[in-house]
Amino acid sequence: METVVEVEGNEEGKYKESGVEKSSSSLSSPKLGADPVVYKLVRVEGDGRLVPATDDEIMEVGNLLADDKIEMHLVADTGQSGGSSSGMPQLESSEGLSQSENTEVDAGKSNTHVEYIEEMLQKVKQDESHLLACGSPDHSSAYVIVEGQCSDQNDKMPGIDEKLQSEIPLQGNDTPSSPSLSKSHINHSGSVGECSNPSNELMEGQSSASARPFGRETTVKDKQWLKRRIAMGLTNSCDVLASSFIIKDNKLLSKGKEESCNNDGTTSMSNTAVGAVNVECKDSSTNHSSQMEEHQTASVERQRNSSTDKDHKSEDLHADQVAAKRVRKPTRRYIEELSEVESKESSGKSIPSAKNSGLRQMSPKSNTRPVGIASSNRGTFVMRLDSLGGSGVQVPYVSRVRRSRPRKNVMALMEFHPQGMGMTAALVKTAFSVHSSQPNNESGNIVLKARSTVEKMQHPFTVEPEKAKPFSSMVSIEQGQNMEPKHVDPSGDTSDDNVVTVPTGKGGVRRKHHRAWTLSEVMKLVEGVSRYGAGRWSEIKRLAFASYSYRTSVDLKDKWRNLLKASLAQTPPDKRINSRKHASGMPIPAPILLRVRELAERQSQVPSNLSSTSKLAGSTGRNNVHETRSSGYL
DNA sequence: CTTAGGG
DNA sequence: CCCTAAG
Repeated sequence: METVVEVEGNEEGKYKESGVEKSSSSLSSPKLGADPVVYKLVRVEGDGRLVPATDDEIMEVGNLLADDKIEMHLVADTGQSGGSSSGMPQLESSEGLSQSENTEVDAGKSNTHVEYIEEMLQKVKQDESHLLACGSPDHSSAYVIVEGQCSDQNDKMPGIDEKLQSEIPLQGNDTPSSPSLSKSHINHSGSVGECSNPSNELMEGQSSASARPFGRETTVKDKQWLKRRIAMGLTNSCDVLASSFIIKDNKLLSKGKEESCNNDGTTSMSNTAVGAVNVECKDSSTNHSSQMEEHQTASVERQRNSSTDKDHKSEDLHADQVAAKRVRKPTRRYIEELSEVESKESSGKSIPSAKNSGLRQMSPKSNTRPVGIASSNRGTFVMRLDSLGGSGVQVPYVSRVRRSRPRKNVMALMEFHPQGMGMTAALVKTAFSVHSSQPNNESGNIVLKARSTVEKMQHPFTVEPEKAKPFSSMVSIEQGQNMEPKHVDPSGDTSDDNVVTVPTGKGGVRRKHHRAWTLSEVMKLVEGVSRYGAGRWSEIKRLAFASYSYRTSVDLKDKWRNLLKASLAQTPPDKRINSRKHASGMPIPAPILLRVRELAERQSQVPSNLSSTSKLAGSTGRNNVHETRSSGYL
């Protein structure tokens, strides 16, 4: 699993090498640590859950498959990085990787995904049973690797923002600190669903679950299997989904087994789901509706899980069936959506519920028929049943649609032809999404969106020194910065789904998704304006505001305009408006407005002073007259 | 492409 | 927020 993640590293490979040293030398500096962190992060993702691979990653994978050398190379890098950073035994990891490599190749040739999967499942089961029996949380090689990474992260983390820390600790803690503990945690979360550290719990559960089963007893063979799977997944989109799933499944499976042993009834999936739900609930106290949905979803999943578990227990032979079920079972689309909503809410504390509801409604629409959703804690994959393969080839499509503005045309096409891969591909390319082989699968219809998670994941770990890196890194960095203002900008983080396409009369489709501006965003905006001056939106966006990938310079401008308007309106008239605003639930705190006003005034003054042209005043809009007045007041 | 303005 | 015009 880790390997897969690594793939991304290809470009990063350099970073890794250099980064590792840096990290070792200075843990404290976030930036330096960032590179290594990223690397780790990637891995973690792979371990923890399928990370929606970016295009790059996929590409990498493909390359890997094609060339053994490449893979080897990657492996080597990984091992080194891990070793230097964590100081953990890397031999194991390297071995595993190398093996995996071989495995991958084989798999690719043979194309017997199903078989592999079955084997994997069975093995996993066995392993799990083993683990349970042993009950000893020893660290096996594979596991160790993971741990090492985690540990590194932890070490580095301190330097990073609070948020980052909070998130990271989860992974790091569970693994390294105490395996048994993590286990208990998992169970706990599953049954109880603690609210205290939802995200953490989830993370822990996954990582721990995944780590244990794998690491521990997994023999070389197991590793190979895993690798094969991974490879397979990479190779084919369908497989990818499966593979991801499988991976997860493995973890999940293992987890489930544990639980089953412990609690017989509960299933791993259910636990996960529950945890997620809990998290969401915690985050968003506001949304009742969302909670409701979540609960429902959770319950559904639970049922499914339970059934699955039963099957599992009863017959190992049906492993593959089970797997399929599992894959499907995670019908988590809802959860994802919910999470999104939730995140939004949390971030936009004051955001009107109406919006959320609207979003929710919309989301369902976007997914025509979410047959199943597989979701790791962090990432959710939505799968749609393939019309062709009614049997159910589900392809996980992870696309991070940034909403940046994928040509409307594309959107329209997509809407009309969800299956139209070409369009999708283009879009994907733009967005960075991971699409496996589109051409191959006619069957692979499916466009699903998995998005927010990825971004979320990224931000905590990745830190980027400069802008050069891929988009994702930038985002993450920004987010990190953003986070500070309000513990989180969950909203900011990512929910982009709410894309509603409104058909315009002519056939044009307009998609308007409203993304509420969070306080932190506004603050950033204001700061940016104050620093760089209004009008230099691109600059502001890049520097101050870099964090949010959505929010174009235009958006910034618009928002600023609105802010100005608001501030102006507010100030002069006096209290009445103020109170009214407040009542309505103004998201923008007075102080900010004040500041906005001030800034506007100052900026406007500068130009205005030079020449007070009527036009200037008018165009600028905000100012001259008003400002003068306002300034006088001030 | 970025900015500004209108819808 | 989206779209368009202008530099």
